[in-house]
Amino acid sequence: MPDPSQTQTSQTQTRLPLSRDRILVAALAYADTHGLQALSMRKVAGDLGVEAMSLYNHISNKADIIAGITDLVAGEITLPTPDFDWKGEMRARSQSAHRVLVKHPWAAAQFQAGHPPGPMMMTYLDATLGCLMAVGFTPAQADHARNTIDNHIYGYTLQKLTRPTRAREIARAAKKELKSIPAASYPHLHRRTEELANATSAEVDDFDFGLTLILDGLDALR
Amino acid sequence: MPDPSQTQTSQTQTRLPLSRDRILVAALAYADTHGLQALSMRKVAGDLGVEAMSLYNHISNKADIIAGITDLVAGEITLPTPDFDWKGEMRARSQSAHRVLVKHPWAAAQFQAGHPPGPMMMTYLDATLGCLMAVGFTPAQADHARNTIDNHIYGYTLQKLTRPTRAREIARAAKKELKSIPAASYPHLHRRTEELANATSAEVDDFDFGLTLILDGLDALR
DNA sequence: CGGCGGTCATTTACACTGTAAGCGCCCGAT
DNA sequence: ATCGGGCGCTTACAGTGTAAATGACCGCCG
Repeated sequence: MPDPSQTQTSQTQTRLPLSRDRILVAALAYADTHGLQALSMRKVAGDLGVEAMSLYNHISNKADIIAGITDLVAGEITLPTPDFDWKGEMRARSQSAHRVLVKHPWAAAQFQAGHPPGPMMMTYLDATLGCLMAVGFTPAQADHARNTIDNHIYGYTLQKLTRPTRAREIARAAKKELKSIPAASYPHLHRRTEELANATSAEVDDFDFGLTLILDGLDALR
Repeated sequence: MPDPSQTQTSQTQTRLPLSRDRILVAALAYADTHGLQALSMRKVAGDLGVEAMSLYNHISNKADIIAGITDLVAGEITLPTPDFDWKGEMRARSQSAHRVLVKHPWAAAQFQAGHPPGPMMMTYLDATLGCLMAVGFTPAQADHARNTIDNHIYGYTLQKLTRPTRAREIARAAKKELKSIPAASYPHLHRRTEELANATSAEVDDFDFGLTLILDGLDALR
């Protein structure tokens, strides 16, 4: 170890103090690059140049960290605003949420895990309800509508996260899977996979497919 | 330890040999009662009266166990059959899936995790595709339709698993939550929660709400 | 200026996780 | 009779979350 006095001064100068926010930012970055299951107290602490137990002076436990970074992610979604074109608002909001959840691949599962929502998530919920209620939906209808839309967003995002996205790769993956899908046992699944293996261009976007379905259905109920 | 010879004979008589199936059954039971996050090799082994490492003679690792029990759950869902009343088939299949996933509360998240499907899951997928294609949907349409429906099932089930189900309890929970939802910051969310706190009877079932939406939308596309 | 209390990083420790490596028993085949 | 392999066990290790106690620093108050 070098001269202690120098180390001290350089520390007090360079190393800014730990804080809940700094911990959450580091944890968020770690989860994004290594996955949530790889996130551990010691790893986050390491990235901050600190020992694991030091984190407990600012956060209460690991669940607290996960709740914190999940709410940070919720804060990245652009909020819908009351507007006559509520479908457009919902579509924009859905695509924003989808983009954000792809950027933080571990987050969609957390959104669905059912833990109590943080403040960011609550403003996101509130804005969505407000947008729907402004165009005539009852609170209950708005609630159900939001649930249905969100389920679609989360489900679609989760499934897209594990499959290749470019047409080229989809075809290659499908060819590989085809060997483990005997046509005798799974005729329809086999046929569909064959189709995917030979597809050259990306098909109609599934996301808008289901979303339009839901929005149009909601429109009729209003 | 008692007389070894007696112990041996009683063991060879009473204790049936370990097997992949016995392990999966024990693991499934454990996950159902204690949750998937509490499932560990030692716990499962303990329930079988055996040491943890013995399991590895029949399964390759913990992920293998989880994949196995997940596929067991998939096998419990009643399959749809090709029928003119495809909406009825889809509705029945959805409700069966929902019931099964409530019985195994950890499973819905696994279904959505995107791991390669086991044989039971694949016959489930194949039957669904078959039912849809039999009434005129193209393979791609059937695929998208199934995805949209399943997202709804999983999402709805996951959310129902964390909230109280009886109207009485919903109201009580809503009253408690109300304190952490200041009307100033979250007016619409607050209003909706208020409504829930005063609701006496269960509302229209959200599940059928969204499902009908989707099925009707699909019908128009066919 | 002296010391005192509070803040906060650290050290040590414990119970628990998945699983690699190797031991030894028993059983069935040669 | 012996050998080989299947299979349960023991031991071991690296890693997990976190409780408890230690100690360095800082600003405040006398």
